[in-house]
Amino acid sequence: MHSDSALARELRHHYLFAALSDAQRERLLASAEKRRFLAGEHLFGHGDEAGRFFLLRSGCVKLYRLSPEGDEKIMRLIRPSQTFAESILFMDAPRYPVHGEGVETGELIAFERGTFLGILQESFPTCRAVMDQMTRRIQAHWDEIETLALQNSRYRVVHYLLALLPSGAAGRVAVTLPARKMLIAAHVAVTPETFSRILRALSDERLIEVTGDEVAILDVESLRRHMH
Amino acid sequence: MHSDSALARELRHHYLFAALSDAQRERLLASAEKRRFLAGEHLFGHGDEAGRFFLLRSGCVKLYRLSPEGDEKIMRLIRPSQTFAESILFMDAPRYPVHGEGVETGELIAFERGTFLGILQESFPTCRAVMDQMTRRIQAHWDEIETLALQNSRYRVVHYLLALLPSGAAGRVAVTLPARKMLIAAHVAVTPETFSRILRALSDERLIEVTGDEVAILDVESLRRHMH
DNA sequence: CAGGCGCCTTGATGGCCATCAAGCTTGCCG
DNA sequence: CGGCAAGCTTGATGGCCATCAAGGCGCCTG
Repeated sequence: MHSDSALARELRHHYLFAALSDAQRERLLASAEKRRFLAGEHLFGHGDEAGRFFLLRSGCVKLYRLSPEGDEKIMRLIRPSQTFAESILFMDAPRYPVHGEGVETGELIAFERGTFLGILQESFPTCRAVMDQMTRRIQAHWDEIETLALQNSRYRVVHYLLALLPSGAAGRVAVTLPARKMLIAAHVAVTPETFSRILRALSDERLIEVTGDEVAILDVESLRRHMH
Repeated sequence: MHSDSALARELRHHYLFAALSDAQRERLLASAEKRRFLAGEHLFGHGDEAGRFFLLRSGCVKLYRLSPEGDEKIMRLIRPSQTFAESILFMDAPRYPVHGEGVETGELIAFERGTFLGILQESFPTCRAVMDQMTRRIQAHWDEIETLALQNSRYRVVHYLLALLPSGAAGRVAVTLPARKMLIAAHVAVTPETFSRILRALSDERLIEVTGDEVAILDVESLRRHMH
């Protein structure tokens, strides 16, 4: 990929790449590819051999798995400036652990695994950043496992809404759902029907107000209390 | 802790410590503590400040979380020679993300976070081992999230049984449940009653035979097919 | 050996939520 | 404007599984 100073600047502010020297960043970008993709476009498949990991610059991507019966569970919804599939970095025989598919047309950068590994070897702060990132991911997974295992679907939906808020939000807050309701439903592991019914029930109880993909939380505290 | 050559030998074969020099291993052990604990003993609490991570040498430990209503979800059951709570290594303000409690009386080694971090900084192969380990953990989580989200309880139990087998097992195989059935039930997120009923149903279908904590899988292939 | 306490099992009941099946809204395009 | 398609909503039904309740079994202790 030829150089792109806007991108170089963006990388300098991304936790994974912040600690790189200019030369290292240059080397990484030289081996990277810029790719445009469409909504609905297949990016990679679960089990495919993996030589690259990604940074999303625009649009939206879903990472998901399929059950033997064909049901889809969305593991992550990726938004611009998030990286994904970094976990292939350290596998012996790297293969993508999920399917990746475009949800909204956009652009991503595909970094080469080997090049980044070489840079890691030279740079402990970057190692540290990667490990920090993986730790956060692990924490998030534990939260999700806990939520899936312990809680009913209403709790999961409320939990999801509250997670959209900036930390420290209180009183009345409005949020925009980051994707179509179907996708969010799949992410919190309920059917679209149930998702719709839960939003309606919360509205009837005057905890939220829904207008299209805008959700106004009338009072964060009482919503938090009414979880189950 | 004063030196213990059996332990030093054990560390040399543990993926997290295999790449350390003798001097590094010595330094780590000098700052480590050996601790005995009892079944039912509280080891650390969710949210406690965390300065150490652990290697289990004998006995059994459960890592779990509690819902607001007090329901317990077991995140991991730790067996001898497994490490746990390594994820506190890279947190800014390290706190244990789960409760830890003894299940069977045993002994563990408590390593100092700071000492190990210092060693990591000197040793890329060890960084690599840690990252590899974290990657595996992340994969395991994704599998678990998928299982919890997509599958019914019968599937989860069968999945758990199959995961106990050495890879490549076929035909008739016997396994010993690694803990009391109650604990395993909590781990796969079903009630003890349901767990019991599922084992009975599988027995009635002549897929397994259960005797106490011994489970004989009559035919691995057909069990795999009969998952749902 | 009797009693008690966990753990496991089995049965009966009910609630949550997936599924199936219509309608409804919105946006797109001829 | 009309028509279609996709997403969302609402209703009816049924199945899975948690819950409550009771009984059995092994193990420990007095």
